[in-house]
Amino acid sequence: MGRPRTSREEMLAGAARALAADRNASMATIAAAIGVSRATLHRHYATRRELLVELTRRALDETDRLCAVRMAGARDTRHALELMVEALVVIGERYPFLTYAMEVMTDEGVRAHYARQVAELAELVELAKRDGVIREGVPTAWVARSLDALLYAGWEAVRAGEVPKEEVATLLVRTLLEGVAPRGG
Amino acid sequence: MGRPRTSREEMLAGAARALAADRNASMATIAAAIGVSRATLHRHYATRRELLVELTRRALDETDRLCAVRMAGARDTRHALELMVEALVVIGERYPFLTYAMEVMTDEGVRAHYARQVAELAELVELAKRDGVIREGVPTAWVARSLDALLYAGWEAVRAGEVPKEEVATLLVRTLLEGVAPRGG
DNA sequence: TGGTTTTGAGTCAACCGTGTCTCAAAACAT
DNA sequence: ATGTTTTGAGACACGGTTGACTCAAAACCA
Repeated sequence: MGRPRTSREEMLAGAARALAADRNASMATIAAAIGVSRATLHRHYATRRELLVELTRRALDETDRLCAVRMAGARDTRHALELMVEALVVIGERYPFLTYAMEVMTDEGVRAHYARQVAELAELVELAKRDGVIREGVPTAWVARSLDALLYAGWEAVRAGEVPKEEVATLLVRTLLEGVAPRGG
Repeated sequence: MGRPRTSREEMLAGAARALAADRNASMATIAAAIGVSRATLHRHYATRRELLVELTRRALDETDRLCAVRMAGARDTRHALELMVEALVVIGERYPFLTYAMEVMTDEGVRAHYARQVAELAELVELAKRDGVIREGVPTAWVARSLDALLYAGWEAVRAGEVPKEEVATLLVRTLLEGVAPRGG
């Protein structure tokens, strides 16, 4: 019965593009980027927050999917870590603004989903410890924070053209595991 | 001739406090935090940007001083790195909002000062490479980015109470140099 | 074609932050 | 005490963003 000329998916994709270019893009700017009137955008997402939440959901889902697909072919724990980072690099390219969008964390669904992903990462780190890939003495929380931070560094390095996109995951994981001192690994 | 009841220094300190609590604090909020009327704040710093720039100058100066003081007692390159990180942790606690304040980079003075600091860090990294503390193969830019990112992780970890403030510099530098894998240094 | 639904353009009120200004009161110096 | 200077309170215009609403035009389906 309905006949939308611009699908919901297209809207979200356009919004992601607009917000990637400017994380403070107004509803007007986003609508323009999608190629739709502001009224229409508001019809589909009543408030800006609603749009952000929907976009975050999408990003979290994509993260799940991309990680699952990539990590399926992991040879070992370290390789799994590297494949995961590869996936997260892609997500970061697509949704860079989410790094700063903490407002959406008020949404229970988003908060729960994110918490689950964090827990899964912690599990992977614990597994890596058992496998001797990560030192037992290092707090898991610190490993997670370091990984997060290095991910951000990786995105920036790629954006600045300092590191080729294909190599950033390897470099990042090596930095996390062996550091930048000589004689590692 | 003039008789200011609140000195310029006190204003900047108060503004730093207010902005540390909320990096998007409005002029009204900042003025309230200082304990001064908005009019007075505007009298001293005509625009918000002006205030931010002044605050950034102050932070950059403090960084210079603190780094110089601490690094004076360095035993070796690695220790120098650690002392520098210690200084930067302190600065980060005092001016956390500057991480996001890229608007001030339009100011030539700020830009130049910051560029000098970045260059000095690069020099230190190069020195560390010559001293065998950092692998020659790793791009200096990547080391700098990693250090930056880990600094942010360190601030967050301390704020979250995951790592004691006194240990974060050591942990951070060890992570940067040897990573989190077993068998490093 | 006819009936349904979405769309674009535009209007409107409301809110918030900024920056400017005025003026009377308070703090200060001599 | 006198005169200077700063201060606080308040008002003002301006710009930007949000979200609600209306209405005619366009897209669509049958």
